Amino acid sequence: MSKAKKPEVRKMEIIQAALELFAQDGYENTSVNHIIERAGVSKGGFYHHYDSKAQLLEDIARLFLDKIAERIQGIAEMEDLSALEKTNEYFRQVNSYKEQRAAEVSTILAGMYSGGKNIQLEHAIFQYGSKRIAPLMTEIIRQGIEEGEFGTEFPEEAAEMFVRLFVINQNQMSELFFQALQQEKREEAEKIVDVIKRKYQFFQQLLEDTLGLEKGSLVLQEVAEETVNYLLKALDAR
Amino acid sequence: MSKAKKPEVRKMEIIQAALELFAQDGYENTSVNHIIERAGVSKGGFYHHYDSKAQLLEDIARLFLDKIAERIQGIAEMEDLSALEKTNEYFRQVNSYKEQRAAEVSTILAGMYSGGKNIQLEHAIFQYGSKRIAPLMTEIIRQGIEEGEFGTEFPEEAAEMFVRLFVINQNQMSELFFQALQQEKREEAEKIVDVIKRKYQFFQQLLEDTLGLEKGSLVLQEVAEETVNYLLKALDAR
DNA sequence: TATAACAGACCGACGGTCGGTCTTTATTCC
DNA sequence: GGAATAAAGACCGACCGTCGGTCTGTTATA
Repeated sequence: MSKAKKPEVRKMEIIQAALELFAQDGYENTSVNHIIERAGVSKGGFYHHYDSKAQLLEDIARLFLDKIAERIQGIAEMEDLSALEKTNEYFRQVNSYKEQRAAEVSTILAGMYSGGKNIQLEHAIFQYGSKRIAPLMTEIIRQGIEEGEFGTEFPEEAAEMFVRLFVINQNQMSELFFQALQQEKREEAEKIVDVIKRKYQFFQQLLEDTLGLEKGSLVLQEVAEETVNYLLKALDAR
Repeated sequence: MSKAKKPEVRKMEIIQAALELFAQDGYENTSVNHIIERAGVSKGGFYHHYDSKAQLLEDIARLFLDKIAERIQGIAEMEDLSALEKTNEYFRQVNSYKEQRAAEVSTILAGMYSGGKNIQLEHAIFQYGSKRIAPLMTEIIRQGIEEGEFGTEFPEEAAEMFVRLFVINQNQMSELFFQALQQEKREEAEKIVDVIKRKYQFFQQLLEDTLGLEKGSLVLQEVAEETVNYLLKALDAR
């Protein structure tokens, strides 16, 4: 019998186990019994910390997004940056974070979105993201409008759409990334790399339109290149 | 014991029952037992026609979208219309269809999306919509580019995004529509009406940007007005 | 010693299966 | 052509394993 642990520790063990299983089988196909087996905790233990399986999902979404929100908060408070510089700084930070942690989370993230098997998680993330991130983005957009670089009559709507598009993009890219790694023929994998590049271009334009920015203002292209380089390296290393 | 029926008839009975229950309780909270009870068919009967509950969902999505696809197909084949005219014609048709059928389906549709309780249905609709509708839209966009009115380097991506945005818009509007009807105070309801108008404006701009159209090219504003008028009438009639 | 952290037997409901029955349609024989 | 028969398909409902969640009891910690 395992001894009692601090709630945060146990919760993290449960979350870790759940994440791995969600990535493998999806939220729906992962039972609470599987989760507790992997986490090494009993039914009673699980339901002592969580009221329901759905609440665990919320907790996971919050965990992800609170980190991101902190970063954005930090960027938003840099008073010597323009709104556009803040936005681009955010893109760079998210990417460097992903690259740092790639080894530990890439497979999880990749599995997370592959095959559209995790709509619930996706939805939870967007839901909480709208609440947590959209308001921060709204402020940045407002600043950008004052500075004259952003141009939209609908800051709130644009911010929400920004979050939405970001999540969609993230999911699509993760899925393509994973697909590329699955390909046996190098040729096929590189076709997918081209699709990734193309999608990034499209998303950059769409985000610029959404925020009313000049074409080429955002640095998503940089991000795309780094992602592609990382993917190509991974393909070589196979 | 009820006599044997043609598969299409039974399937429609099952779909009808399922739709009503999905609208009321959401997909997840609706059990197969409830569906078969309402449809007046046995467990074995249900699983004779459908391999799983999920397959029923796919069937429902297909039913919805095939109708829409036929309409778009019809519009796409009108050779004397420009791509922009085709797009706007589509908006008008969808709206007139919704108004015609409003009495029978409005409450169902409204309940369907309210509270985000039907992500599965939403996902199924987008999934099948991408396959069925996006290709048709891609062709219209290509035509528009040739004619010089549309301006995007990414016709396929734009088409897919168009479908995506359309579904999102539809869901948001249905939810707001429902919310407005729920309000007790007229004042509160009219606030929501303003939100609806605002969202429509935003979506029009975003769709125009996505397709690379001139501002004000799309007639979503017309659609918005009709929707709002219909809603106001419904509020008066309470 | 009170309380938080667990354990695990247990519950009703769930999605899905299975052996079998009844209805409809196709085929055969006269 | 019409009755007899066989094959096909629609349908039934008891049943199964598993699910998310509850409950009562035990152990550790402050």
